[in-house]
Amino acid sequence: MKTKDATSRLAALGHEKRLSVFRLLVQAGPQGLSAGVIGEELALAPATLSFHLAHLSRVGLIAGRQESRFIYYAADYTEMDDLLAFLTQNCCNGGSCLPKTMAANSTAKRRRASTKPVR
Amino acid sequence: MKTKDATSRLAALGHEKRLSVFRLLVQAGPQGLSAGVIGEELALAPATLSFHLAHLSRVGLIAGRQESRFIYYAADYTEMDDLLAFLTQNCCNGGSCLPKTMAANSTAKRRRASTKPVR
DNA sequence: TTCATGTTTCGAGTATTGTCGAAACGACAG
DNA sequence: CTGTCGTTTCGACAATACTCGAAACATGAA
Repeated sequence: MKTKDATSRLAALGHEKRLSVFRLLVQAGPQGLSAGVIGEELALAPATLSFHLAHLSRVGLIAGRQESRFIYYAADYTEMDDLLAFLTQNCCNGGSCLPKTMAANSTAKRRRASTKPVR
Repeated sequence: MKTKDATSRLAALGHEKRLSVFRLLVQAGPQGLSAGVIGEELALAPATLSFHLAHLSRVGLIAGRQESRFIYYAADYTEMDDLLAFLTQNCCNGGSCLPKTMAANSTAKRRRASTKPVR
């Protein structure tokens, strides 16, 4: 069953608009962005955006929370992490592939770690 | 143009059979596997397998090399690395997400590092 | 309650993708 | 050259996915 999850998540990200939405949310942080802002940022028709948000949400990559009249969507970092772990599992029989992925992670926590207090 | 590359790679992996093929190759290491072996392992009709191999190859995730009558396909670890780096770029504004990805990488080189001499 | 605003659902048209039998191709052995 | 084996290409059908206008729904303000 785990393979099916990974497949559907990758398929969800394998679409230009959805990938843009996801990356926007990944970079936006845990507080997320409202549907309207996303649509404006990426120039998507409301119905189309809603379709893609539902798709990403259904596969577990993002989650929405209602706040007054707005719905804020945020990336689910845990699921994203699981997906990357799945892809690199048993990678290369212990060889040293994936240098960039390692580098990116080891330097990830450097600057501005506390400017946005998560809510 | 980089986003388009990532999109097509993710879309390629967002299919159960292709994801299986790719993971098989990722785990097989740089020497790769012949088309026939892959097809046997995953129970795919020749034409179908060829279609998927061509797809993965076209987007740059795998590469094939002819060797006598066989064609060996191998994962392109560099491109895979680029893809993961793209996904985690600017992730979480410097927060500490993605613990598993880090863990998987830092422990990746532990066991059986020299049983398969890469060629 | 009435209205405005943000978002989703419905529906229908268009386009893309996946599957696989059969035929073709390329490399090697005899 | 002929046959065989591993793999790809062709062609056609079936299935799925994408887009977006219009209508519906939900929330909060007046």
